[in-house]
Amino acid sequence: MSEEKKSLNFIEQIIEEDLANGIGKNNLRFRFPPEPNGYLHIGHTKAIGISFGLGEKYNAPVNLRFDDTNPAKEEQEYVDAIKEDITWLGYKWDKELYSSDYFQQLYDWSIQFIKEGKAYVDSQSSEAMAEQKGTPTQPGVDSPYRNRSVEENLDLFNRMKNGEFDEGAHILRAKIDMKHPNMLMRDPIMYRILKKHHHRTGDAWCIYPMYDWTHGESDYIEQISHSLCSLEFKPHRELYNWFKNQVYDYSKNDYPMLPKQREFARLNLSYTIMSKRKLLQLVEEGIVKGWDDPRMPTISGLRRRGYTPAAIRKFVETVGVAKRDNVIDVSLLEFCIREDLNKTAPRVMAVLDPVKLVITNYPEGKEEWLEAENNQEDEDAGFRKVPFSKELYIERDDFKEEANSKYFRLSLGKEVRLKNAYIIKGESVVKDVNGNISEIHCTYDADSLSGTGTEASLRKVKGTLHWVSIKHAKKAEVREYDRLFMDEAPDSHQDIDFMEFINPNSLKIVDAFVEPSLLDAKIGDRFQFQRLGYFSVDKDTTSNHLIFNKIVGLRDTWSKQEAIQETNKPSAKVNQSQQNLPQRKAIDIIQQLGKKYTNLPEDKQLKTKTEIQELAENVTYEELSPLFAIATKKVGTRIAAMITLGVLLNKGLQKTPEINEFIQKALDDSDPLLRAEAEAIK
RNA sequence: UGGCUUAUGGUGUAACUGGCAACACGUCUGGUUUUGGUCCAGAAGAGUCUAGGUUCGAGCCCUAGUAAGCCAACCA
Repeated sequence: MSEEKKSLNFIEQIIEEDLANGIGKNNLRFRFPPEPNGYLHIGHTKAIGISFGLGEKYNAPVNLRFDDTNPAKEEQEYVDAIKEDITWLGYKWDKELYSSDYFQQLYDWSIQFIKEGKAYVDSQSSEAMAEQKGTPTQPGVDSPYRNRSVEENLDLFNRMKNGEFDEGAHILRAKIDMKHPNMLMRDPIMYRILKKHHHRTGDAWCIYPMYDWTHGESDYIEQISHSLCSLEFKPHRELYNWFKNQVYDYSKNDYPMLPKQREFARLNLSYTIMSKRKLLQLVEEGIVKGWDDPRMPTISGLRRRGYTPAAIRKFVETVGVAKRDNVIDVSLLEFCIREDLNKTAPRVMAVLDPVKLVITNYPEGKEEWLEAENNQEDEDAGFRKVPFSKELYIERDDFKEEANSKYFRLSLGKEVRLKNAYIIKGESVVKDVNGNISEIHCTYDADSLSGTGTEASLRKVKGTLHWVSIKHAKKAEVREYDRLFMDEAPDSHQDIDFMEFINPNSLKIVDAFVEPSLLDAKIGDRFQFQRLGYFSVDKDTTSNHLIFNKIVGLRDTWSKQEAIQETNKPSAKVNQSQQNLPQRKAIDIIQQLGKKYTNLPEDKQLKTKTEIQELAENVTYEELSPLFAIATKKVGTRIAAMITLGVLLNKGLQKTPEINEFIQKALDDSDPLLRAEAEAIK
């Protein structure tokens, strides 16, 4: 019954239009065409999500087609990895296909091209051809071989195919137009000689077709209705259509439908890179430990890190599809994985940075197995037992000898609850020779055990801490990851290499203590370490060495608060606090006040004006002058700027030509308020 | 000096044939809470790149600018 109509993205709109024009729902067919020369990454999931998503939406088949026309770079290993990744994401392809399946058909069409004078063999060096090709702003010139006879072309091409020539000796080019404004149309190469072993066709061919000649025709042969790719292929569309129209002439009876290429903006993620080449560099230079290193944006990396397919699919869906360049904030990816895991991950306790806690009034040698809820977000998750004893580990961060009332954790003389256990009170500390805390001593309220329902157990205390019993705790290695790059867009700088931004501290390994129930954890299992974050069991785990990857931390408003308080300390300079803090510059507030100015009732306008005048005392001319260029229709902002300017002039600012121009323009404006303000200071 | 594409809060995406600029993330309040998590309630933040034009009315249509991206591999 929910009539909620979701707005369509531009590709869906095109499809709806085509459907309305009678294309026929059964003729819809999509494809995902990876080149098997590297691992899939989060950027590919967008392309995968679009084409496979469309397949699901319209109940149409989606082919998985490996674009394997370059035997020099492509390998079976990548084919296997790509299939695994797509399957893991939960998508099902209709047919598994390879461009190399069409080599014979492509070859046959090429012969027809040659016979009809639409293609010719060129025998120049690549340098010579590059020169003749011209530049985006200069037209190219014809190759001296452009007008070879059909017979000669046929003979040469046949001998190319038979392996009679070395690589680079000849190529086959389409004959289009060397002066075409689109450089791709300047007699593009269709075939080059490559005496390489192909992962599927072996040594059957020593000429291999180029992308443009192969891709569109593969779409055509498979009768793909909509061929979706990223924006940088937009210029290729013209050539795609040209090739398509030629072969359509030959084969319209076998293949009646003409595919349609459309382009969308690729996904960029802040603080990461997406280029396969650069990702490979990280692997080869040992910056990361492999394609599936949990810091890598590859699908295999995310999988090993502990991301779920559901989270990644949600992410891609949320990101949307459009044509403008974009940079998605990683916080959105993190949100998606937290949202998923919050509902599904069992809660456990683990201490990553331990400090010893002794409960002085708890009986020596006593141990209790306390009831703990596995996941309060999931009623079916059940309960488990966790061991409790006199000596525990808690997080070093969870104790301060003295603390203000904002600190909800343990400090001397204050009470907190130990999760699933008792309320304790900080009593004293033991320090080593360096003054570091080695033990915290506390007392517990024996009647306050969680879940007993006693009055003491129901007492409200400000904080709750996680803990593990020293005697029962198991050691585990925890790998905490930080972003790989320190720059928001590491590969977008012309003059700085992306490697310069590598974060040297992207991996932190800690020895942690975890509750004993985790001994049963299997590789790939995901948990929430309470109050810390989500973690998954890494595949390096062995029977006697448990290893966890930190997937993502819990949302942490406290650490943000703390950071703000830190910079807010009286010692911090007022001036510098203006930069990093919520406190905004006077000019910004003035601008904001200005926006609403014209809508305000008169008395409020007066009040706002005084406010602006006060703020203006702290504004410099350099801050104000950009506002002179503000759009004419932003009258309010101009008024605010005018009022501010008045204050500055009063303080002795000399009029400049820019100022005069700004005032004059206001005097000529249709808005009376603006005119009045300009009049006042002119 | 060319061609193509794009321009909406900090980020991303909407706004059906012109009609109160919406949603998500992020940020900030407050409430609930045995996770400073979750959940709940709320707030701030955009005059839709600029200048003109058409119109009762423009983010959307028209004109001219500006800015950004892509295009010169025997890569895909």
